[in-house]
Amino acid sequence: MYTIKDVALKAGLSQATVSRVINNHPYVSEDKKRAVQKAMDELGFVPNSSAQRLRNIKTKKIAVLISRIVNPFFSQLVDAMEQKAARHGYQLILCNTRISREKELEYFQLLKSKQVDGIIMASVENDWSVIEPYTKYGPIIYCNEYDPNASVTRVRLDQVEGGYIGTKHLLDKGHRKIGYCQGNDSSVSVNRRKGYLKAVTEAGIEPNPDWMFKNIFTIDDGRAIFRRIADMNDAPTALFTGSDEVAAGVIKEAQTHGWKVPDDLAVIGFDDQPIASLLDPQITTINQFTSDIGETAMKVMLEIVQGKRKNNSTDILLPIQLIERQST
Amino acid sequence: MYTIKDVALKAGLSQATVSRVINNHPYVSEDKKRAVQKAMDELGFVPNSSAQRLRNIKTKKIAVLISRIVNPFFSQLVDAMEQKAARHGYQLILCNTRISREKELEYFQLLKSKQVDGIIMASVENDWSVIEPYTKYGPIIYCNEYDPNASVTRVRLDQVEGGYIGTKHLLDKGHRKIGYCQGNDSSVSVNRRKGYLKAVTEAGIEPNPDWMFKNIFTIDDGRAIFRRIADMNDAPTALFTGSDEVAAGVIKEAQTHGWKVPDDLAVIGFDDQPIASLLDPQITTINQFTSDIGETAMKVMLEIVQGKRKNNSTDILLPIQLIERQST
DNA sequence: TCAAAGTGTGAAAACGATTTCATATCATTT
DNA sequence: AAATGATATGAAATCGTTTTCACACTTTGA
Repeated sequence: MYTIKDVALKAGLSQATVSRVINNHPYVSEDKKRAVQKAMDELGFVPNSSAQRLRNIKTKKIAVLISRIVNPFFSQLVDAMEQKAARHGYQLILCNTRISREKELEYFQLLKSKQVDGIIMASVENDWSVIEPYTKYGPIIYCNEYDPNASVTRVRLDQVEGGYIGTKHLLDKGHRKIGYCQGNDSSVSVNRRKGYLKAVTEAGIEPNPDWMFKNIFTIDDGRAIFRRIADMNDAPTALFTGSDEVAAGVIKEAQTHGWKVPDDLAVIGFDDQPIASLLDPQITTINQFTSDIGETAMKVMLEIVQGKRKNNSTDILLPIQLIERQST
Repeated sequence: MYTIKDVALKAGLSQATVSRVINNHPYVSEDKKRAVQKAMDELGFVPNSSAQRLRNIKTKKIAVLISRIVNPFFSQLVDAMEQKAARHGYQLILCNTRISREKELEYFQLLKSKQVDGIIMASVENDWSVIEPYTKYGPIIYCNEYDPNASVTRVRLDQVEGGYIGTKHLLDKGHRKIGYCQGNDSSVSVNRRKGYLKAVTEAGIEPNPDWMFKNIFTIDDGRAIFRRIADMNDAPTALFTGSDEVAAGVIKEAQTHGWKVPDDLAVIGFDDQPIASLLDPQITTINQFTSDIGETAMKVMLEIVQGKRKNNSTDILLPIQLIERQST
């Protein structure tokens, strides 16, 4: 393992000059520059990044907090972020919080101990009040999910609009009895429900609390929801699910019970994941342009760490789009 | 940002003593230990990890090279690795090579510049001969994929067995005309094909080169393969696909052409991904216990970086299992 | 012609931790 | 009572960079 000292010795110059060459500082003559370069190449020298960081403060690493990478939405998001980061010479540290407040908090130590330059929160477990103290150690931004009290940049979608256009679509199809599934009470869910309620209220419909389901996440949860619906005396004729997985579960279970989709029950998903176009019928869904969100969030973060942008309370909203297929 | 000096000052002790407390060294009296702890808590002190690393050499970070995180196999693998790493206080650096030799090589600089303690290669683009020189900077192991010339630990599955039992299953179902899809010529593919050939040869069948397809990766590739099969005068009656995505594509396209699966064409997948049990018919597949691979690979890597295990030429083989469903 | 500004270089001080070495105290053993 | 070993602490060296400061040499400008 060679150090800058070895290079300096070999080139017959000082460490300072070698360092200047490495960092492209002005005021180094061409011939010395070449000599240093030659010495570095011959030794196969690579600067020790811990030492660099100790001086620089910059780590060229960004931590990304997500709940679970196996969720296709998150893997696509992370994929886009990694690509963007790599293009700018940054590495991405993957932090699966597994929906644990404690784990999420642990990851903030990365910022405090200067192991990363910034944190992108693509899932949120703790309230802003507990996260806020960490902002003095480096920039933190939200991506997709967010805490409304936070005073930092939020790259996200207009989920109110998402809930609205999805529900509107079902109304336009003539449905008056529209059920609604959501996950936990995250910002995304809350806003999406606002959009749903706005659409039905506008249509002069009183939302039926029996048709509002909470904590629905997986394919199996979707299956269970169908069975609950099938058992109702007064069942909804359409269902807004908030995820393609849940939609898939509902549809599959409906079919095994002999229901026809969309005739007996119309179902709309969310995310436009691969599964949405594979199922029979293909699932009507709402496209989130996941890669755009990831790329934009990373872009914003890099601008912030490079001092080109302020991390103040700003919403960066990205578009969403309804994709009509056969399940509605 | 407080340093160890501030803590020492506040506690009225030396930096050395503070450092000893941080690192749980023996020979520190209980009262001083408490005093240091108190000072650290009051200041909210967290050691600067760059400085620690500069002395220690250890970074507590492992790089994981994969081709693309959006591939569900990889996201599950990475998920398991991250979980294992986090439990031992290690972070995981995600490196998407995007099937690029150059990108893969760039990531090895992480090892050279001491940014990670080791590298797990879960995809391989470069030959071992070009990777080998990096081994002097830190441990490199293979996971799932591998270069047969490599002299390091390989955590993987017996893919020969995988190809064999899958093909055997089709033979047992009475098929004599069995097609075979593979991706690129990776170690996994090569071994799996060996198993396929072993099974058919044992059954006294001459493999038909027209039914051997290469570079088949995606759902759409699967669709295309079906169309090629449908156009054949002498078409196979069964197909070993090597991935659930490809299997799904083949099956969907077969159905749109009015073929019955498995009656007109039996299809077997690989990986047991969620989609395998969602499609109609559900896909017969081979389970790779992906999480086990990831966990084991990380476990082995941590043992190596902690000096508890030698990184010599060893194969750690994990079990595989046929899951019979309705597509065969 | 001489000061000011621009260019090029190296010695040494930082960055923030860990570790070595030296030393001091205390408890045991002979 | 003296020698030994275990425990406890601090000063200073160290890790490998970057940066400041000081100095020297050139060029420019009035």
